[in-house]
Amino acid sequence: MAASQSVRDESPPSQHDSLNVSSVEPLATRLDRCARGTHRMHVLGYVRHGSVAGVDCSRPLRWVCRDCGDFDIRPCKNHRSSKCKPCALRYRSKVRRVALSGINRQTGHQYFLTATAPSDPHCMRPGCSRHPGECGHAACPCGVEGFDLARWNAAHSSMWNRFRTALRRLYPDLEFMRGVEVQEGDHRSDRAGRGALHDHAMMWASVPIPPATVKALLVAAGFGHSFDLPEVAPGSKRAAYYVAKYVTKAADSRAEVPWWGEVVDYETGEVSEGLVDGRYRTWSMSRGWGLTMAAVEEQCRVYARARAAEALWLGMGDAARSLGASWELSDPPIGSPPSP
DNA sequence: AAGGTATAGCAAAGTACTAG
DNA sequence: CTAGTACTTTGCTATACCTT
Repeated sequence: MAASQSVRDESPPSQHDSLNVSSVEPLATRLDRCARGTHRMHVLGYVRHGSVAGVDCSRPLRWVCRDCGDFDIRPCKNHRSSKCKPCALRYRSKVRRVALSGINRQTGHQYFLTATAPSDPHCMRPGCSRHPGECGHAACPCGVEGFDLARWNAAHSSMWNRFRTALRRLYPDLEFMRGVEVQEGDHRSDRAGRGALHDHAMMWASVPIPPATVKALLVAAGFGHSFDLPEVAPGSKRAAYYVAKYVTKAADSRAEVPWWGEVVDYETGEVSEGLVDGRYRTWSMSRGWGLTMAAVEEQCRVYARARAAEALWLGMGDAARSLGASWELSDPPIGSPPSP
């Protein structure tokens, strides 16, 4: 590997632009920029035979500078553990950091909401598995005749939006962070994983939120009647870890989630509707929850630069550069934000 | 020449707010 | 309560380039 540190441009040009730039910009200018540590890196492809010492990734990538030929090995940063376990784990830890950034409110009330999808018509009486028309019990309002899971999944985000808007109307200072779980068969009596989206949301409000209110708003928004809303202690990390765990799991489950969307026939150009892979976001949060993902990534970069600089100062030389690359992806210590 | 790669750029999802 | 809209953030895909 080359000795200089590879740093991407502040506002990188598109691939088209970058080629045009290199064809009109004098070589001396480009090399000068490289000498100052700002390369125009692009991907060559995967490193053959997988892993590389010092880069914690199953499928590391080779990068090269368009101008000076400096090259670098970087992790793939994939969110799916089926593709790259180390990178998915790092992403999970960043999501966890976002989640943890909002749990330390010392006043108010914190909850951990689980919201589920509705299903075919069912009766209100616990334990009764017959159709409400047959058993004579009252029908649950969340039951939908001819329930279409693919359409429900595709409409799930707007239902969450409706629920969130309604709840915020009642609790204006509400803050939340929500992760998506794909329903598996493990907890169902028929063991059939139907691929319905569930929401797990950490929620905070200055005043108590009655479960009955949440249930009514959930059902009104289109969710199922089955939900959970335990109050959790301020600073409790369990819910944050839970949400982060399901985010990476959900990122890996898109193909198993029935989704109704537009399908393009590339032969004829015709656009029709049909079943497609899930197009959901794996997590979201209110703006006031805590740190954003961009802020967490910036923290990691600052931490990496500080540690790499420290290593250089200690005389570790070239080793500092590769260490900097791996540190960029690692977590700075929680509670002691690094100084630039 | 075909196949395979991840990114840059953009589209879509999601949040927050306002007006009717 | 819904629709409209501006804005932020995440996820998808056309692209250029390398390997076979």
